[in-house]
Order: sequence, then structure tokens, then C-alpha cells
Amino acid sequence: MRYHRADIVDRALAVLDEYGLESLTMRRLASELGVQPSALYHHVPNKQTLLAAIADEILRRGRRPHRATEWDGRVVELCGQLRDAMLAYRDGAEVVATAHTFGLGRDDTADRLRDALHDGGLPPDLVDLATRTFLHLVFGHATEEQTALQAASAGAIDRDPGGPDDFDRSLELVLDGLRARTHP
Amino acid sequence: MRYHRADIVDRALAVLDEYGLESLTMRRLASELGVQPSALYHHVPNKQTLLAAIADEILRRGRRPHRATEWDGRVVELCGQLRDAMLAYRDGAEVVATAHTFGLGRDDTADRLRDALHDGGLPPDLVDLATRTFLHLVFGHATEEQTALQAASAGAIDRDPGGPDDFDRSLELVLDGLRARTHP
DNA sequence: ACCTGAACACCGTTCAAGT
DNA sequence: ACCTGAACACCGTTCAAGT
Repeated sequence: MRYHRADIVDRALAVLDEYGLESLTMRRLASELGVQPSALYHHVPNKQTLLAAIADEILRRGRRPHRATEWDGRVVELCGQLRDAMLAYRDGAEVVATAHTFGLGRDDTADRLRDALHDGGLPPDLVDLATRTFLHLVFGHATEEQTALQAASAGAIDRDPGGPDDFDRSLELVLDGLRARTHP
Repeated sequence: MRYHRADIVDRALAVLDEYGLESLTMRRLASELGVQPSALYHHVPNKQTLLAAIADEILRRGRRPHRATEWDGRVVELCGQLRDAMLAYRDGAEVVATAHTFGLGRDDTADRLRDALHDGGLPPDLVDLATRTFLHLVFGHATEEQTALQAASAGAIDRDPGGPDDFDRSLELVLDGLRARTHP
């Protein structure tokens, strides 16, 4: 019984988390699996596709049951879930953000965000705008936080970490803007 | 008379704009300058530093005299200037955003954004929060727009471009949130 | 000071051949 | 179907040697 695609993605995620994105090479992954580099191309067409699959898996593992009932609570919950999922793996923010940038992986979170905003009674074009705005904030904040965390763990405490408080406050800022438009 | 550091950065920017980031290798740049790859290391310690210098140069070339007098107008102006600078060169958004992520290059725009927000009468911690929020929006939107532009020019019209309208509307959303706090 | 030439230690990907 | 072995066309970076 040989490897399947899921085994490759699973092991790639382990290598990513332990050694970081720059060490996640096809050759390195192959040797980690005790196989020739060329063997990987039977399970995955190229590295880019593998990275997209890794991004999807990171998000899948970060899914939690939703609890909030109000639209704004759901937005905060969804953004927080996305943020936590990215931060749960080393270089996770960069991997997920890059996959999103190139339109790879299905943007599940975007749709669920859109639904929540729609339920908030926002007009369709504002729903689209707000969805993108929140996604940009989540990616930006997660990337910044992950960089700060790695800099800190490397001994160089360069910049203010920011932390989860800043994240929530940033979301609230946009939510205030939206609320100001729904009941002016 | 041989090359100086500025010549290397200048030529690198030309290669970036014409062939894209993935083609901007030290070896390619060297051959473009008619020189051995090793010669570049007399002007720049490594590729990362070169990319940071390129990011700085992109921003420097995008600077315009400021015209707005009100704090919120200055925020929109500064964000627009940053966005336009990034979009003026192929893969410019990715280069500048990456340099910012790793804390390379001096974040001139961040300070000027902070000043504008301070003049708006916001409390110090909200100034910091809003500065980061706007930067995340600019990077996110510019990256998305640049990817869409390249996809469109490659023939594959994948996603809604968004455009400058969406950008301004996204900024206004956050500004509304800030205004709601300055005069509640 | 600036550059050459050669090397080191890697990459992603392809493809004929094996089982 | 899945993998090996070998190759192709590259990378970033270092360093002794030349001018």
C-alpha cells in the first residue's frame, strides 16, 4: 500500500509547521516520505497546487461550530476563526493569503461572511465591499502577527505584537462604519 | 567607471516591471547588466536587501505633493498614493507588501498616516489601530487588484477587478467608523 | 574597489524504465 | 498505478584570483 494525496498534504503540513515555508521543498518533502522527488508528481501536478491544498487543509482543520446568532457577532466569529486557523501553523498566514491571492482553493469563508452581512440587511454592493474589506483585514493582521511571533521566538523583539485585542478592535471599527450606514 | 548600488536597483526595477518578480533573479539581473552574478554582491549583501531597496524606490517614485488639508482627506490621499505607487510597477504590490511584512525599508507612509490621524483628534491608541487598519486595506486591495489586472492581461478574466472605486469606498467605511467615535 | 571564474549546495520538473 | 534513476535547466551565495 503506497501513499495517497492526503498523505502527501498531511506530511507537507507537518514539515511546514516544524521547519517553515522556506524549507518546504518538493525534494525535502520527498525525502521526509522516504521517496524520490519525482514520485510526488503522481499525487500532485505541481508545487503550487500542493500549496493550495495545504491552505485548504489549514482552513478545514480550523473550522469550529458557530455559536453567534446576530449578524455582527457572526462576522467577528468568522474572522476570528480564519485568523486562528492561519496562526495555528507556522507560516500559515502566508500560505493561505497567497493561495487566496492567486484565486486557488475555494473561498468558503468569503461566502459565509457574505451571508452574515446579507442577514445584517446591507445592500448587495455594500455586502461585497464589506466582505473584501474584512478579508483584507484578517489577512493583513494575521500576517503581521505571525511575523511578530516568529521574530519574537527568534529572539529579536522588533515590533509591537498587536495581539488579538487589536484584531477585534480593528473589526469593530469597520462594523461601526457599517452600522452607521444601516441606521443613519 | 563601474556600477553603483543605485544602478543595480534601477536595473532591477526595470527587469521587475518587464518580466515580473519570478524572473527577477540575481543571475538574470547580472546578465542584464553584462556582469557576473558574483559582482552584484559588491553592491548589495543579498537578494532580500535588494528587494527591500526596490520596494523603497517604488514608494519614492510614487510620492506626490500633498494637497488635502483636512485629516480625512489626507488619509485618503496618502492611501491612494501608496496604492498607485504599488500598482505602477509589475508585481509592485507583492514586493512592497513583503518588504513591509518583514519590517524592511522605512515605513514612511505609516508615519505620515499617523500624523494625519493624530490631527483628526483621535486618541493615541486609536491612531495606532487605525494606521495599521488602513495599511492592511491598502496592501490587501492593491495585491488583489494587481492580481486581477495580470489575470486579465493574460486573457483569463477570473474575478471582478474591483477598481479604484471599491478602494475609496473601503477607506470611507473605516473613516465612517472613526468619525462615529470622534463625535458620538 | 570592482569584477571574473569556478565552485558549492541546492531547486522544480520531466521522462524512460522498472514492478 | 506507483515509484526509481537520471537528467535538464535553473537558483543564491562564497571565495580565491585578477586589474
